Amino acid sequence: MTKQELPKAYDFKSTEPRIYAMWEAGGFFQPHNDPNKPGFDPNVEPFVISIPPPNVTGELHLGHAMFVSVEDLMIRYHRMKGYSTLWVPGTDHAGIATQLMVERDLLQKEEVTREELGRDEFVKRTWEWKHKYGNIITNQIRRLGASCDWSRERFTLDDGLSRAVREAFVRLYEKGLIYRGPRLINWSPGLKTAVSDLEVEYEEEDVTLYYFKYMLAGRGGSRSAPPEYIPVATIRPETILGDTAVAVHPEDERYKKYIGKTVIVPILNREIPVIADEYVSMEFGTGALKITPGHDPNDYAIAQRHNLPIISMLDKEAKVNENGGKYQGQDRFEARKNMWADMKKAGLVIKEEPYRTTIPRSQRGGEIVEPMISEQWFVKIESLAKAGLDAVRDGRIKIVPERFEKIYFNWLENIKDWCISRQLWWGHRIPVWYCPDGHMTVTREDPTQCAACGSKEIRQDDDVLDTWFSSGLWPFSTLGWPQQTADLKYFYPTTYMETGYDILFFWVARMIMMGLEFTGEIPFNTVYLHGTVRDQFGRRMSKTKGNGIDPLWVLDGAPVEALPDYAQKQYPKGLPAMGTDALRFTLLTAGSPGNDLNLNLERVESNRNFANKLWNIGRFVINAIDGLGDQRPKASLQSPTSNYTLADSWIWAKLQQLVRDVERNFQNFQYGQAGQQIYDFIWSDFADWYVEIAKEQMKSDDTRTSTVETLARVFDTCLRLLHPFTPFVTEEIWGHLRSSILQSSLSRLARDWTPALIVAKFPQPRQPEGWEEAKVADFELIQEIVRSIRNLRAEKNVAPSKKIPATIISGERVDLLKAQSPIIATLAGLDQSQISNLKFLQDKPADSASLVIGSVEIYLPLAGMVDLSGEKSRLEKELKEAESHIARLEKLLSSDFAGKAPPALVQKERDKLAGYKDTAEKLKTQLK
RNA sequence: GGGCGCUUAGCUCAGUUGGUUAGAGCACUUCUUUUACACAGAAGGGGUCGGGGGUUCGAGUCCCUCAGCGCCCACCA
Repeated sequence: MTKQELPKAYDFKSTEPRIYAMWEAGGFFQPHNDPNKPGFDPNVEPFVISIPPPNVTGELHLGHAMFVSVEDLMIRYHRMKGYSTLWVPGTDHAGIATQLMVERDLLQKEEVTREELGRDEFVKRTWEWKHKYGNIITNQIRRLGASCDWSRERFTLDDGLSRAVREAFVRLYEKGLIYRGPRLINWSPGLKTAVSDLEVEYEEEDVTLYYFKYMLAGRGGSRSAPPEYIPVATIRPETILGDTAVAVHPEDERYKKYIGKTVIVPILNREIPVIADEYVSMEFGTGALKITPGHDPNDYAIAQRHNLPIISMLDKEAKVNENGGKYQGQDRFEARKNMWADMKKAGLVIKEEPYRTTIPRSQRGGEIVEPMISEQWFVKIESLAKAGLDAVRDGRIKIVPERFEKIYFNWLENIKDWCISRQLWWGHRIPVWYCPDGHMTVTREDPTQCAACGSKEIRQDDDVLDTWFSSGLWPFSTLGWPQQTADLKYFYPTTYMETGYDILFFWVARMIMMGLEFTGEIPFNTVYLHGTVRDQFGRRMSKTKGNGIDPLWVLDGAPVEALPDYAQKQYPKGLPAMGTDALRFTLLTAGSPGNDLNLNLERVESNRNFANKLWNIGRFVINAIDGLGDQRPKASLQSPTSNYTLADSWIWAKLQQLVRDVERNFQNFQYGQAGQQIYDFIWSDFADWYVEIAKEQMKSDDTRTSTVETLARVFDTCLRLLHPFTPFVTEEIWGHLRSSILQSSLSRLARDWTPALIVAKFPQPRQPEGWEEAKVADFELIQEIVRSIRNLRAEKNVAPSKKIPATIISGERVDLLKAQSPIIATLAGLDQSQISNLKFLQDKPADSASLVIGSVEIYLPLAGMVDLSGEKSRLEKELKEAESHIARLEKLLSSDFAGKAPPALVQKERDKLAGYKDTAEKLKTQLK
């Protein structure tokens, strides 16, 4: 292979697809220890994540980008650690969402409704849709660098998972944990299906509160006794049609006398009783409550207590039914208007007033949900919930961040039976058959006759199951359950469950309950929850608000007109393409676990710059290696205490500290911290200091090869540490680095390297050896000297290109400074040939500006450039600063701090104080 | 009505067993086309860590309290 010049800028556009293809072709996404393949070793520890399956009709949004970034990070880290790592991908059939989308499409393109098409044809069309568009989302997820094992990809409606759903349903049924019956459920009139409690969202809205009279029955009234009535308030006057009682508080003096009497339902003129129930609040409204058991959960409960009849007055489209008299056929809101008008005419109206209350709306359709009595299937949840609670309480499952455990407990402790039937066509059909006699047959295989009476006239239940029923089985159904497959045996329970906190109840809690119920094991041992990605002002991204950022814009760039308003202002020329790594690194480091993240596009830009920086550091290191030619290492690096330069020792010590910090942060799920630390090390320590010093060290034959070796080894470690965060750019550079090293005289370094970084070994932390602290302190002194000189030069406007002479005086540190003088000279722009010998001087050179750093004095003879009076005030300022430090530290050290703080800490402060005292002394002498 | 989170530099945010001159990115000022990088380098300015109280030798960090913002859960018509 011939060496080719690497371009100045990292080209992520051409690199990313090439690298991804290489990974996939190399089989790196598959677990290295596969139970289905020869040579399987059951003792190798697996690490498994099941992907939160995106909706098969979905398109990539930042929520996907977030979970892919975090999960791929977890996966890549563990893969590099040597675990047999499996990330199971797949998609969800997403009942309502998909059905709606296909319905809309059919209506638009063919002007047919699903009812016109019929169930079988509609389902067929939906499958066609799935086959056509179902891979869009998975391809988009590939673009994010997801290292899923695509050979194990699953779909919630595929044959295997359908069998799992069937098995789960039948088992629950046989155990008596599934029942069917008429209950008050949330009905979505737009979607014409039941929805679960979780699928209803409550929002505060301005409505009208209507006050009216419930006239007492049998009292027409007369001149002596005006007609009596009970005033009642409601926000839904049309539900009067379904009223079966009026309730008052038993202690309410105003209404006590009416208890047991009857009142007349307006317009319908039905008679209903006045009952007493403590639920009614005497303070609120009129203190009297109309009871509509058929359309209100509270009223339903009261009706049960008092054995009241239940009247349904709405049909499936929320139109008034035959129980609504003259209003039959009217929409609920139309009926409300008409009813109220009629009541006005009848003189039954008291007043209307504006009112603010929470209104239940369907999460999907957005229309107001109507509580209705309906025949539905339910899961008896109590025992499942208890098991789910125990698993987290006793620590078998850990939730990160921990505060979500409390939320989880609270929800499960108050959970109600789960309505699992949906009146949809797209989904797992409920495996129950009915015969004309009403017997139910519930079986794993489709029956041909009724299990009870043998009737051949059986008909399957029309309903399908809630989508979350199948997603609840996901961690084990994707591994083959209910069959005891090799995958299930080895990879289950899975390891982490990573997802957004917004589906803790929908999904996570149900997986825990169902996992425990069906497999007898926890489905995963850790739940890690990330936050929601919002726009840079903290607003939820939404299509209607038009403030959403499409991840693909961030990857590929976008024309200005595609962007939301605020971004148009920021990027009048359009959004530049920034690549996957930049987006991933931003999502991983810009926030903290469990908290929402406001995506700042400028931050993505800076991370694109980071990728480019990395690329260029790589070019430098590779050039340095190539530049060695066949020059044999003079003496290989031995130990930091023998032939390392100070800079070598320093960067090595800092790197080892970094590896330890990163490891600790990974263990604590502090990925953002880890990423930030790697970023800082690479940019601020390695590039800004070590690379610059390396240029100097490479000039000398004595240190040339050892410097290149250090560059190569440190950079290699950086790439490994960073790979889970920014997989593409690190893989690309590492490949170049690897081949350069193998062709160089340093080839021994890379001899055991893997073919690709994705499967390279993650750096192992090592304990400090004891020398580190002193070397780091020494190097930091050099840094401080360099910074001080640079600072002075900038202040005095010395041209950067101008090399200036210097005299450095130091007592105790003379050896260190002598050794480091070439580096100080290079970095600070000193004329090396004119650096005075380090020595003890009694007098400072004339016409010099001076710097004092502890015991070190530096004189820069800037004759003609230095204004001496200004010089004096500068030194006075420095003295003042030093003295304020001295005062602060003396106060600190004379307080209880000295006695009570850890001795090492106290000593550190004492040393600092001594340094400042030294500085102050020297400054004072100079000022004289 | 319960519960949770947030409030740190102009903006967006880190800051996990409390450790002493509080960090990053962007923005800002000055300088530099120095042979890895101008998507860069060097130097700098900018914060009484929302208010108040407490614990402690020491508090952005722990406790109490108040305020503002956001979220979740909850059947007051």
